[in-house]
Amino acid sequence: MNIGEIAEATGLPTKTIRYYEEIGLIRPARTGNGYRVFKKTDAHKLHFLGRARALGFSIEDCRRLLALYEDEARASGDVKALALEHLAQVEEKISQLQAMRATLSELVRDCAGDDRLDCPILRDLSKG
Amino acid sequence: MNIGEIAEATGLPTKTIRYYEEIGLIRPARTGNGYRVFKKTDAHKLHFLGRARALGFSIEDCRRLLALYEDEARASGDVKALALEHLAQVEEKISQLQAMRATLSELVRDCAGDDRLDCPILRDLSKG
DNA sequence: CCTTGACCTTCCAGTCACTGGAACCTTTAT
DNA sequence: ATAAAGGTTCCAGTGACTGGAAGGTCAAGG
Repeated sequence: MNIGEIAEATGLPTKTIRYYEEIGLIRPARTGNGYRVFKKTDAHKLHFLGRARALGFSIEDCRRLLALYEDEARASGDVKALALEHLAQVEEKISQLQAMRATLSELVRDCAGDDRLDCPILRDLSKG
Repeated sequence: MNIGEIAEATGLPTKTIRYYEEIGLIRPARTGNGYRVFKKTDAHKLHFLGRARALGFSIEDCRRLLALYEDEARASGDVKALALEHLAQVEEKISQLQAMRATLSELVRDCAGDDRLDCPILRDLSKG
């Protein structure tokens, strides 16, 4: 499989796939003309990466997850610890965004949104 | 006020304040020795920026908000439009994160997290 | 055989909003 | 006189790509 086909198959942009090779997440073989060749294991890894990224894992987390995935002696506890830590970060982020949303909603609600000068949003942003 | 004092007063790191000057959000005066001098208007602007950033507005949004804030002929509708757009993005982000959280929670719940090899998290990540 | 177009390659620069660090200057206190 | 605590500039790095330029390769059509 060439890079275009694997991109199609995994839904990842070719740029991203090259990038993943550059940072050592995958190691596709090469043909005589220099083209990358993706085998089943590569396809599998890329799929894995796409899924992990979609769940918000960082690239470094993905690297660890991939290592665990390939580790014959892994313990599921290690994976779970990683996932739990990530989950905590996701929840933290959600809280922050919800706080923002709450404030923004209030401000938007209170703003007339017409052509008058007075604006509660600006008033709030500038208030000491 | 020197940069350190204003940093203290606004809660923004000096690095950030210098950066805001570099990208043209503020224009503090300078004394003979090259030190920046922050007047009340600068302090006010920095406060405004800190607050807007805390609400998740991008730097470019902040630039626009600041311009509106200083615009004698602004319409509150313009501010509201900006805030609404941002609010929509925040909500979109929240949804995405909540979806991640849901999946992650399930995976974590199903994973024994012991020293056994089998791991539902890895299984899920690798499944077609 | 030539061309066209769709592939593929590498490399460099840009994104966003800072952040860290080096090298150096100024002010203040001892 | 010196040392600490402030200030200055400039350069590089972050994360995870993304865009674009310049060029090599391959299959099909005329």
